[in-house]
Amino acid sequence: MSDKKKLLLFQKQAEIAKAIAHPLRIAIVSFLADGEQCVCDIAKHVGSERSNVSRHLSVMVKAGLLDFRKEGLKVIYKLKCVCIIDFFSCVTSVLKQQAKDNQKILQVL
Amino acid sequence: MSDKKKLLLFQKQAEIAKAIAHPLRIAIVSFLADGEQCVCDIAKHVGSERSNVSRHLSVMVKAGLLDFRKEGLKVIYKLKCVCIIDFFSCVTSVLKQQAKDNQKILQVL
DNA sequence: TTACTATGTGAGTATAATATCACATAGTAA
DNA sequence: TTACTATGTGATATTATACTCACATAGTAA
Repeated sequence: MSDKKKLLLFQKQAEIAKAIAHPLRIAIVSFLADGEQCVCDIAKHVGSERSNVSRHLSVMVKAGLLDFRKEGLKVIYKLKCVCIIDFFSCVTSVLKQQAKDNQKILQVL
Repeated sequence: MSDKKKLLLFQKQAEIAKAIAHPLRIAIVSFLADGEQCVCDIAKHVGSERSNVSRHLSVMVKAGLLDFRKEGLKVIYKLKCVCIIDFFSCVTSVLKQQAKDNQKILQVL
């Protein structure tokens, strides 16, 4: 791959990573992993203001992580690609590694 | 899991995601996937200032993504956990989905 | 010692991300 | 029509990130 193409790819990848990289957005994704939900219920579940949740949702839609459809007054959001959940297993292995390292340090003290 | 524990987990996960979520850092991780490298060579490869690269590296070390060791004057960085590369396959499937969607739109025009 | 190289970091600036409030829109129901 | 509900968005303030420059440190080599 050419350097220019690589640069473009890295930028796209970073955009997607950024779209997940927020505690509230991770909470939302993890909630939506169990099935589609409306903004109202998402806001209740993650315990944040609706307007704020709405903004975070639009960030993820823009990044291609979520999809939505309107149903009467409600707007129902869902994961566009279940593969996003793979992301968690990746991150979890990093966290497990960190936990192991901390244990090692504790044993030395 | 309790809500408090979940919140803490989401924060930790977000920290790790943030540490990857930058074009330059993705370029670095992708370079280190081929093997460990010193700051100087990383900077050359990604085409950015050494001081800037040094900062990005320390961000990733802090997040537990990278490890380093000193060898004379040089500081050699490497991926702490190869599982980070799994992250790319996750992100790539989102990008592929986006590409498919764009194709659909083009066909309609 | 001196000169050089690789690296990290403080200071300053510029830019981007986040949360909140108030309001606008649009569908629902009486 | 009016009243209500779910949602999105502009404006704003706050905070976090990113980049550059200059300098400090520490190892190397003559």
